Amino acid sequence: MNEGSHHTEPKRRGRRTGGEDTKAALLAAAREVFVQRGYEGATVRSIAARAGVDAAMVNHWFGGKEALFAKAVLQVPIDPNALVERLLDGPDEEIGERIVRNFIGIWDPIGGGQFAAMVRSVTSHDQVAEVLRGFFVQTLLKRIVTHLGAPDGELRATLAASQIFGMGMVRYVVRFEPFASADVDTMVKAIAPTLQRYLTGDLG
Amino acid sequence: MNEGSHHTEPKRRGRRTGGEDTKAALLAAAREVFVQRGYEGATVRSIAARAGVDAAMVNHWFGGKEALFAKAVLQVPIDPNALVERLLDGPDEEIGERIVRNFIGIWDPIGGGQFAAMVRSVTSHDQVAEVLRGFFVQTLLKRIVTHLGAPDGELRATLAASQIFGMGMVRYVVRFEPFASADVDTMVKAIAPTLQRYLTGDLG
DNA sequence: GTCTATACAACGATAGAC
DNA sequence: GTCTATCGTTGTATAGAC
Repeated sequence: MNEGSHHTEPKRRGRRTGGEDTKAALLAAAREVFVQRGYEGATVRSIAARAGVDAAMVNHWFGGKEALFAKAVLQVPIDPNALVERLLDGPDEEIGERIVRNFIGIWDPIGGGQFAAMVRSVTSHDQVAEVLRGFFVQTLLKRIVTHLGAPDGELRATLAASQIFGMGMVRYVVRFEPFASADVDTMVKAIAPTLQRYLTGDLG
Repeated sequence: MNEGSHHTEPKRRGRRTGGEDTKAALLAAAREVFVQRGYEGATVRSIAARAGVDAAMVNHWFGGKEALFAKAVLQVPIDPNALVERLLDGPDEEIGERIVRNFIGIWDPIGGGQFAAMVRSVTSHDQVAEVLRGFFVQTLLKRIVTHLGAPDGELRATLAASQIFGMGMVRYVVRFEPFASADVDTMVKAIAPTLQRYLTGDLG
């Protein structure tokens, strides 16, 4: 991979900085291998080999296998602000539907592996649960319930979180059928009313 | 531990069979260490040490670390038949409430660690997801929807599973507050209607 | 049959050479 | 900044003691 050793200048050989390249290559390779083979199935050596660098680079750039895992797996391609905007853009009575459509729209293309890897990291490291709480509850759901203005905002946000997490678990991790393969409209019809009630409805 | 060795015959000394004792001690120790330190944090040697036996006994009695993990962690103290009976014992309109009360009644005393360990094992080994599907959907939910007699039984069962899994995730794994500490009545008022609709209501 | 002792390949991590 | 050599530990297989 990183050979390129024929050169004209005797002072500099092969790739020059490599630093950011190595880091990015490791991240990409790690995401693939972790999702494909799981945490302990993905060895540092195999990740480094796929990235075309030495295994010691994992420690050098990320501090260890675990830190690389967190960096590679928790990085999902969503912009929180844009997502909140999309969720709030429309009538309040349809926010449940928008949540379901956006959730599936984001995770279905990525595939179940990365969601499972994320869940797995939550069960392994309490620290990851904190990060996830910050993002999921504070950044997303709390801004939504604040906008909706219903009382008991925290309870409503976490209730919605429970149905959203459960949706991901059954669809991407344990893959119960027909839930796992149901089309978006079926999911919306079934689950959107639940989220709608949790966020804006009467909780008894 | 497994002493009980006083006898009259001079030929045999110390513990005699030990077999079942060793097995049970390993199971108990494994449950503790796995829940406390996670899968790869729990070494075979540490489990064996806590059980007071040799590390090779894990292979001898269970065939390996993974098999011991499955036996120790997936073994929850519930009798499926009794549970189904309890869930079906009462008016159909209150089955959602009975599910919530039984779920919390079972898992709250056990603690979040074992639920997290179970979820974690699902994300690691596809084989575990199969076992879980067999128990959760086939043994429990399918018998319930069959009894209730609503159409689309499989979809209803997996929808209910999504809310039940989500409840466990938020309450025991990521521990979002106030959900994680909410009393049973609050949980029932919020979540039972969801399960009731999934199992017996109108899905649109 | 039940258990102990030992050996081995593979792992994550580290120190230090280029 | 990058890599090589190496260390301690892991899961497991094997041989043999009771």
